[in-house]
Amino acid sequence: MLQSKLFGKTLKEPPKDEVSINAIFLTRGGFVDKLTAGVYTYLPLGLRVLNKVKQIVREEMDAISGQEILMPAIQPKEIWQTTGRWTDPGKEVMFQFKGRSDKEFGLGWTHEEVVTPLVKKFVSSYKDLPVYLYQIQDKFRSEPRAKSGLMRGIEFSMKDLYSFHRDEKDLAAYYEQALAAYQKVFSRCGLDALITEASGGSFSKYSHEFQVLTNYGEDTIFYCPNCGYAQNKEITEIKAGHKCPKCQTEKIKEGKAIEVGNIFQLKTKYSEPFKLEYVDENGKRKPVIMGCYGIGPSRVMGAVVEIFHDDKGIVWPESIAPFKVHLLQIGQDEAIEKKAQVVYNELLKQKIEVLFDDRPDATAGQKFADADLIGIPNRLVVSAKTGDKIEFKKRSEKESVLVSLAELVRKIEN
RNA sequence: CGGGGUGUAGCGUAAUUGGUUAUCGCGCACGCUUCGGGUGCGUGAGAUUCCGGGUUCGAGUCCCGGCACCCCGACCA
Repeated sequence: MLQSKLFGKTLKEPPKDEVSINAIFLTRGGFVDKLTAGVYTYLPLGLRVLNKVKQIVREEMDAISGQEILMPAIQPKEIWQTTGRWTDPGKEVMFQFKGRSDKEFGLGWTHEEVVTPLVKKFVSSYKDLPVYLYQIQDKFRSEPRAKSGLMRGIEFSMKDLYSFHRDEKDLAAYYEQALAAYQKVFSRCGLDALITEASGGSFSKYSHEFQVLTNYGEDTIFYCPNCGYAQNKEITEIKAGHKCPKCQTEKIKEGKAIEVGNIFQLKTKYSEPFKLEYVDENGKRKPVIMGCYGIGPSRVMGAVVEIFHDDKGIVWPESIAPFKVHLLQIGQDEAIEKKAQVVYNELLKQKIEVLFDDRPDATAGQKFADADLIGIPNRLVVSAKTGDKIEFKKRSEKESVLVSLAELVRKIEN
């Protein structure tokens, strides 16, 4: 991609009033644009990041036999009345409105009311179970206070997976698989997520949150720095300073954290109101046992920025960076231009994602500052100074090295 | 929903007790300059001062009402 053609521009100054790191850097870097509080446009750069997070999620959900579907955001009132959630908490969290003929609708803020009747249409026997369905879709929640950039929106990206089982044992086994898959998702995104025991809220008593320690977190958790055992403050019985009840070695610490994922054992909470049942080997009707599993890709993106940045800008982990390589051409004479073009073409040939700063009017200082701000993990410079070679520097490091084109391709591939 | 803060050009801002044609920087356009850390100089375009009402000879500035954004709290499957 040629930077001269890239839609969006970097900003020298942070947007007024904005305090959260992710809002400041994502806006300044030209990743997102705020339309109104809690509602963002993803510009080309930002969409690439978001899509990479989604793709990692997708791969890990597929790996635990998830099948991707896409459910509607617009949902009729009736399905929500079945569970009573049209009024509680629907009146509070749901955007509700009327269509033609006064038919009432709401925007989806979770999808149990859609997925449960859906599964009922196709599942009738124990032979049809288990089923694992997921989607990646924007959720809408009328939050009392949208804030902190991507951290809490009223429209935000979410992956929700729903599992359907014949008994609790099968659910418990899958729950463990999902837990492991979630850890993989977050570690692939560069995040160290603590599996945190939490209240199930209105869902159930059995839930785990995936919490990433950061000062900008909204939750407070107590955790063990040694074994990673953690509990949300809302339910905790453990206290800071006490020995970890699990490993008995370290003292429990208190910290701010952001919730990037949450998994629940729903059991029959939704299968019962919708009468989702199956017939077992003995011809007996039984309720289907359910679980649900959520990850917020947009919140993951925000959390990554909160954690991976310095005073100059973002430092993306390779796995979700908008591009793998940022190639800067410093100087405008023909020889340099030619050389940069050769490097660019070679990278494209090697199928390495590259953003080429070919802007003729930008000075060296501007290009370096923008590269730091945007935070692509590998920076290449071609200039009069680099001679036959190319300067290579990681965003996360200070030192640069001069390498040949061939060495370079190897270095980036590793 | 309670508390606090802020609304002036695409972005960031200045404007005395209410007083001329609303300031400066960034960005943008043009010219020169410069070319390894937001280079320097010049010229130019760009504004319903959040919206509505009021006071006044005169309102960005004062008063009333509303809206939006940010922060704290409440809330948060």
